[in-house]
Amino acid sequence: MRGFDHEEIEKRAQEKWASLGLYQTDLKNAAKKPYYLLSEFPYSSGDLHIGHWFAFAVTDIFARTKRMQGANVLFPIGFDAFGLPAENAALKNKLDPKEWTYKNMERMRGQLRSMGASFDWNREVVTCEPAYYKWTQWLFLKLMEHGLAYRAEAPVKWCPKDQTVLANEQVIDGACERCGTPVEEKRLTQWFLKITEYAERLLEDLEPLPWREEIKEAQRAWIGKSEGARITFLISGQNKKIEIFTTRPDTIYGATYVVLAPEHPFVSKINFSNEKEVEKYIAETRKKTERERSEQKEKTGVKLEGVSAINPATKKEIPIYLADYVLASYGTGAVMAVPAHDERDYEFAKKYDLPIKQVVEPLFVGRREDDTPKPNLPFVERPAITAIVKHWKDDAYLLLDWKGVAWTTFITGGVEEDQTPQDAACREIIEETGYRNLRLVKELTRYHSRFFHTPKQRNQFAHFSSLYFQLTDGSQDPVPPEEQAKHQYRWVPREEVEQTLVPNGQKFLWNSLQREAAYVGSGILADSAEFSGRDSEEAKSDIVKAVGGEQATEFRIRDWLVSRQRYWGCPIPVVYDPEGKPHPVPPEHLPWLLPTDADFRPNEKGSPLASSKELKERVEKLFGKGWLPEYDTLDTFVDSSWYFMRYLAPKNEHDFSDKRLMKKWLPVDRYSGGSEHTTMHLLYARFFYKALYDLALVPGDEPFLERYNRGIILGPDGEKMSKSKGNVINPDEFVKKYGADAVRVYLAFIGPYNEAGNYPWNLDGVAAMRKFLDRIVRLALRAEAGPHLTHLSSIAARAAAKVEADCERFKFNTAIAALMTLLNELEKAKKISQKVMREFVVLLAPFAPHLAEHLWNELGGKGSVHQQTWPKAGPAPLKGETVEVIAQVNGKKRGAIRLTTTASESEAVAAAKHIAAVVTALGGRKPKRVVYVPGRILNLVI
RNA sequence: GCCGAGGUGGCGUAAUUGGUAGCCGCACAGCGCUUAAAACGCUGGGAGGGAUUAAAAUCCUCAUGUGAGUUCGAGUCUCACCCUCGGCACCA
Repeated sequence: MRGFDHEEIEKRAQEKWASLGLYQTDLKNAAKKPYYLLSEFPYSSGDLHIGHWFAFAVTDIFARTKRMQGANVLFPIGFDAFGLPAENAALKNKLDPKEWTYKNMERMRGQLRSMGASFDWNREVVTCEPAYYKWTQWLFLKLMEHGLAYRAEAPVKWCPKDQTVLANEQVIDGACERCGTPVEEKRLTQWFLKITEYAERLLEDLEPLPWREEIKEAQRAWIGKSEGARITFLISGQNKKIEIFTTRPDTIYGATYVVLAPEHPFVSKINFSNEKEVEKYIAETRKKTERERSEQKEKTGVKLEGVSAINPATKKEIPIYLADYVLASYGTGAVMAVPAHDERDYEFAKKYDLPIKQVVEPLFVGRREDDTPKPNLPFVERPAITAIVKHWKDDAYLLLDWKGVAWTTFITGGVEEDQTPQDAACREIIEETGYRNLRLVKELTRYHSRFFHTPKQRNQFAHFSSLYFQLTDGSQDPVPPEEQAKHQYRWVPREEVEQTLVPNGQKFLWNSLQREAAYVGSGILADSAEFSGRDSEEAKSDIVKAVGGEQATEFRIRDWLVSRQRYWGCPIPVVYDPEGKPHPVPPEHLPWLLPTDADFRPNEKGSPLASSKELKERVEKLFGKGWLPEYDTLDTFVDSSWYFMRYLAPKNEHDFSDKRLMKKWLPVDRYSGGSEHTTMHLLYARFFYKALYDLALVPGDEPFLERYNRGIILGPDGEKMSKSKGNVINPDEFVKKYGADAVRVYLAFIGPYNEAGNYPWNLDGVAAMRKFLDRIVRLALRAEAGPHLTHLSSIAARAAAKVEADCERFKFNTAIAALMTLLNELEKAKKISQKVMREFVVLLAPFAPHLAEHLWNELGGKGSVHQQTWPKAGPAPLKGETVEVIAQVNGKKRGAIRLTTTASESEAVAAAKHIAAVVTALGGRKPKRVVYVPGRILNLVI
């Protein structure tokens, strides 16, 4: 049977919607609840690809269901239209970037319309239009007015291929996010937005947002808060000081040198003797790209000779180094190095042979059932030893198997008052194993342990000295019987020791003997003057006070660099007086137009705008001789940081949005977009909104209530689509062959839309959905006028409830599965009424809007199907209706019984006893216990 | 390395949030319609096994990355481990 003519149906449906003005949202409507559904607007790249369909056609389903459920839905569309690709494409095709962009948008509008999405085109915003960027500039000036936009000289990331600076967020693994070229570092004077001032709030306000954990976590990581202290180290004999930042002030007694970043300005302020060598090192590091610096395996550095710093805790003089493992841009650009407790410092100290002083000793707390300390008992403290004993000739070690408990350890024991740890260890070894010819090889790290001592029935807090012995021969005394009764010794080869040992403290000790490393955990302080013996975490703040430091919080996030040395962007509305001082362009001159006479080809000399005669003349004419324009344009992420506000009043000439409408419509109820924007656009937009909130320009301080990161459509081969792989899916082909509705339904069916999964495109998928739609058409042809079967109507109502709930949580795949199930049911019916069919078509409308409109007409429906209200939720199972209850014996299914929802337990048991399999399983025994969940399950336990 | 999200048939997925594992599709197989094919329709299927049988129906065991545990009952909860994807990473 032939299917429907989708092209004809699509055309007619879209004309109908336009003539009815269905999708012109009246934002002032007071009767309906406003609902703002936003999908990240597309970049004007040219062709609409399958990802665009995924982004817009699927969210349109939600817009349509919401509307049918009575909401006043704003579902806008626009274009992110400034940006580098326009310039690159224009260069390639010898066009103007503007021409290229506007041609693309025209094409994309047509393609977007073909989706049958319910966009309100009257609210379209285009970021490259002067009417829009006037307000981008106005907002920038507002930020500037309040010190949130500032100009500063700073080391910045420069992409040599794109010939522009980049924001930190646009550098991925040391390379340009756009073209993959390794970035270089330059010192330039550029415009920044003070996002760091909002770091704390961006972090805190994340907490209550109902976003998926992975999105929040990515933002938290990007903001990168760490709490610590700033501590001042004096320079010996020079009356100067250097401030360091550390998160581990508790380890300060172990700080054995100080490291400055090579770019640290302090280097030029102190005197040292090896200037040549130091300059050479600084020059070398400056030459390296960020990627080279992070990829180099070995640490490098140089000592400043003839100068030293004073550790404020120990008062000892310690050397000062320059090393590029310390970053100039984080903290104070200087650190106190604690090699014993920091991996990087450890590596550096090993290479340059610097002292390593341990000041934190690990503490282990019993965690098993039998050794977890009892909360109400006091701890009995005592010194103890752990002895590792090596065989006289094999690579094997003495372990004790304790009798009666699953407990295997090294030799351990207490230390009596008159004993040294070594004496105690020797005594224990001889007593427990009889071996007597011992040679102490070395002392190992001390450690501590809190545990419940089961034989003694008390909490114990043991302080272990650790000693490493080797036997010189195998001579042995007899082991006394009382020791033999406690444990049995045995020799264990090196490779089996770790898995054989039970106590965590001893495992740690063994591992640190195998491979020396920094201990970065917390524990008990040692060798730390009056702080020795205290818990390292708990002593932190006291130590900071004692050394005259102060608590400090640092963030990883940097201020947002917004200058771009490119043409096709929003001009920065700033001019410079003859002294070079920046001044805002007064609002009456906005929009500050992008000149059309600039040579937009990138060049080494600077920004393309510098080549515009018109811009220079404009500035001189308005401000006077000697005044100069700003030549840089704004990062396009500035344009997109506020577009969702402009949708509310896209044509307002007097304000960037509309105060009253913002109050009613913001925050955005649900924002759908790509996960690649989690730490860029999404973070920037949150910052922007908070800043505007502080300037009393917007009604709240979080712009997006819900956020959903959409997944990615992969090629049919399961790989990411790319031209070089030849696996790119062109949506237009599928639309032409199967119709827009089939493509929409397939994309919605491909996987759960509420998580950012990767979904391979199935080449048969759209055809399958077309078959589904064809079956609906055939069913509709069978529908008859006249009385309908209530039974079918109630099935449809139940499906409606399921579809509604699934759409609400962005699970369109299961919503469609429910529609398919419903279709299967309806097809089975001998007779089907037009009324039931119309109910079905209403449910179908959000998914296949064109076909649903067509069928609605055919079935005699009035107006548009899209004006219908969503069916009320299906009734709960009627009282007295029977449901299937699973009969289990010992948790295993043995059959099913039909029961009313109100059936009692004894009725259920009686019914179950009619099932042969239940009787067999019971085997004549009486159930010891009966678990009955009405309507669900009956479990007989024997 | 740290953090986060996951791991279910040949494939995409589902499971009322602790209650029949595999809904809905794809692909596949058999059958029907047809001169034939396409289209369409019907039927089937997690894996393994047993008995009866012409066949069907029926029955049992094992199955949600691996191993333990909690529970009357675990894909779902707890612990350990393995793997995949994503974020951060010389951030002191």
